[in-house]
Amino acid sequence: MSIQPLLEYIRKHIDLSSQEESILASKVVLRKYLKGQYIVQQGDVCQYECFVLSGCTKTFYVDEEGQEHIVMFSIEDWWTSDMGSFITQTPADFNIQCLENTELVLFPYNEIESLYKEIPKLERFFRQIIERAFVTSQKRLVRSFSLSAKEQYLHFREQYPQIEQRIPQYMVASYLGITKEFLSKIKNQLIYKH
Amino acid sequence: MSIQPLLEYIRKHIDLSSQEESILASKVVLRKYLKGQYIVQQGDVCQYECFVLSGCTKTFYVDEEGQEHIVMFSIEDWWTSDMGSFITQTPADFNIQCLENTELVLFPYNEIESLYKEIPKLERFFRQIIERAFVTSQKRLVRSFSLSAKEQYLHFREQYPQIEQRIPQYMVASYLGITKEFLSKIKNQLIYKH
DNA sequence: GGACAATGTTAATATAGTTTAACATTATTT
DNA sequence: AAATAATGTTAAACTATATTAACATTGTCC
Repeated sequence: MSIQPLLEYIRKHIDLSSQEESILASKVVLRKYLKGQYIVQQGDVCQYECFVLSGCTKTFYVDEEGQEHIVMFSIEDWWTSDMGSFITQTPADFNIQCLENTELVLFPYNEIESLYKEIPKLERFFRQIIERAFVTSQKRLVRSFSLSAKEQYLHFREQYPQIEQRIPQYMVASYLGITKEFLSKIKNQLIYKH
Repeated sequence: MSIQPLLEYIRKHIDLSSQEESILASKVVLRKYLKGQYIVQQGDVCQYECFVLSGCTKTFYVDEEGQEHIVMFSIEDWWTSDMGSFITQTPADFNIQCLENTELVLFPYNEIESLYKEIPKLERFFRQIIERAFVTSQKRLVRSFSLSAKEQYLHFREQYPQIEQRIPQYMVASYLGITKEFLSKIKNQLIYKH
């Protein structure tokens, strides 16, 4: 277990000297979570930005009626956190839970400012990461407005085939914002109506 | 017409020397648009990140059925652009059109890299702006999943009273992802069923 | 291998929101 | 002030999706 995959990921955006890589390594935390463990809990302050080395997580919230809504999944080479909570250090809206045993690189809130100071290039790196996350979020919003549930499911299946195979169907339904019964109906339609 | 409001806005995030402010001023473009004019058109490459000095814009896309969907409004002290198009320099998904005569500060794509180079602090500034935009977008997604149309309308009205007064009701409906007829019904319910 | 929990399916009924279409009101232009 | 365009309302019929509830299948653990 090493931060190597993170360094390779970073290299796609910026060049770090080996000294800078050491600084980075000294400020981040490598941590293993078991299936079922929570990385963040709704109501707590989110202490980390997390890079997923291996495993799979779901980010979800529980509404007033106790319904669970999945906001995103994260697998290898993705990021996860409750960014709203992290940047303002206020209680999180979301839970992040491991769906498999999961290895993370944690960027602690207390270290990240000094990281930016010592390696200003990281501002650029994170800017680029977040730009993309924002665009992804906007595109999802657009889909939720203009596509039917069936079309959204087909898009999900096409875009994230690796994820669909790793998680139960009712979580896909929750991610799509529909009930598991309706997703079941949709899949049935897809099978029998050519 | 000056970039003063932009400089004040930036000061909330980072400190710029007056020399840096001059560099910035030399790279951005001040531009006036008339009501109805397009800042970006779906299919074109988005050339600017725009800061709104005055006026009001809508960002929308037209789906395959020719339906218009409004993604966001921007007023004084807000940003607008098709970020997906801007950062990848590929055709825009969105149109941005002025709903009033509008004054903008444009950050051209060709200048922004050299701006980052000459004023690295701006990486930090934009990182922070985009972090907030991302969080806003995520929260909207959450609302669209867990709130009814009526609740979403009430939230909009509460959060953006300045905007509601400036735009026709059918655009509010489009922003909320419902028909104008249904919004009319909702408003009627709110009046008579206190 | 049996038992219990987790996940998935089916079908009847209910509901939030859409569609259509006709009409009402308000702004804008001449 | 009249004419036209833009915006807003109402109501009936319709549709996509939710809810409920019963049952089926699969996975996990003793």
